[in-house]
Amino acid sequence: MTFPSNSDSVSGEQLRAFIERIERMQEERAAISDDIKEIYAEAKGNGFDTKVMRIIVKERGMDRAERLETESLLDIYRAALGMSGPIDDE
Amino acid sequence: MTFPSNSDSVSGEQLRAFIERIERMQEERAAISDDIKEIYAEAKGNGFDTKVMRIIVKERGMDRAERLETESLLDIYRAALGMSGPIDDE
Amino acid sequence: MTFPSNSDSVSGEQLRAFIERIERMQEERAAISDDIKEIYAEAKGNGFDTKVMRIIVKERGMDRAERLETESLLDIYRAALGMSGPIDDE
Amino acid sequence: MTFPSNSDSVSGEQLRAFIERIERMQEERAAISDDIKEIYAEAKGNGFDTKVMRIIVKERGMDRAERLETESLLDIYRAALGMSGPIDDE
DNA sequence: CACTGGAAAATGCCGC
DNA sequence: GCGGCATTTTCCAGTG
Repeated sequence: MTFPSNSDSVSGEQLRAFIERIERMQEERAAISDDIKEIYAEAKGNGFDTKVMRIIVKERGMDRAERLETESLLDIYRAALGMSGPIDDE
Repeated sequence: MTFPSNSDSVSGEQLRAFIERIERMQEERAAISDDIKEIYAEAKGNGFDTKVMRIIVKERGMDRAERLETESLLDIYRAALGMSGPIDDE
Repeated sequence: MTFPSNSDSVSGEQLRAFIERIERMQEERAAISDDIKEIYAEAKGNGFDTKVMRIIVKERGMDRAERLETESLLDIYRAALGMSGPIDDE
Repeated sequence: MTFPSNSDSVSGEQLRAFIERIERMQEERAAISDDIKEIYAEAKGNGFDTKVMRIIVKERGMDRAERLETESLLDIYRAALGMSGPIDDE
């Protein structure tokens, strides 16, 4: 067994090809993640608050439906807990 | 450039630029994730068991990571013992 | 060496005691984390949206100063990006 | 307020109960974290190097985790190969 | 006291 | 559709 021309080795080659393609893509993806971190770092270096920036990015990434859904549920939950208004200045 | 004359928008352009760069990279990253999914799907279509494939990918990744991990643990120990540098003629 | 009554073994005992106390506390802490997860699961089982619940918990956990600070920065950033109003129905 | 008979508040009480349980547990957890800090401080006061102590704690934790980790990795393999149960007389 | 790194939490994904 | 797993993100403690 393990002869070059039998069916096992053929699938083996194919499998290896798939695995390596995946690994390559994963590396690329990780590199991009690093880039994103760098951009945030750069923004921070320019005086921006990255925490707030992340919220903004998330907001923009949500589509309208999602956003409304979450907002209205939040309102309902807040109301149920009596957290409705800004008037809780003890 | 970036006419600062309006105090509100002092860093608005810059902020926008950062945000858009981030969004662009996130899109790229998402695209790659999709590619990875496609590869798995393709492999599945060729009769491979994706579950096993994922294990293999993970294992190879850990093997590679483990080497570095060991190194860095050594570094921690050295640091804790004040042996940071190769020359310990303090 | 390693005689019971020399200074080394005394510190050794003391060190062991410290370490074990720490480990005990860490376990307790982990157990509580698990409990929290369970509560969320239970809430989910009762039809609540845990994602929204987590936002609520976070909001309540923030003190007023923090909350106002974050909110006002968000407004500033949104304004800088022209995300001010709900009137972006393209 | 928060009268049971108001349909809006149907689950308000329940929600409040969940939230408060969570907040309570979070406080307990934070208290334990403080305790851990205190123990380190105490050890430091007794002449121990907390940096080294942390390494030891981490190491012991990893050793323990590693046993379980290996077990669970085995489980994954078994599952992937359809060997889930101890009796494979299918 | 800001930064970095590592732990913990949250989100999304896959398989059942 | 749900539960569990993997990844990603967030947070926090330690460090310089």
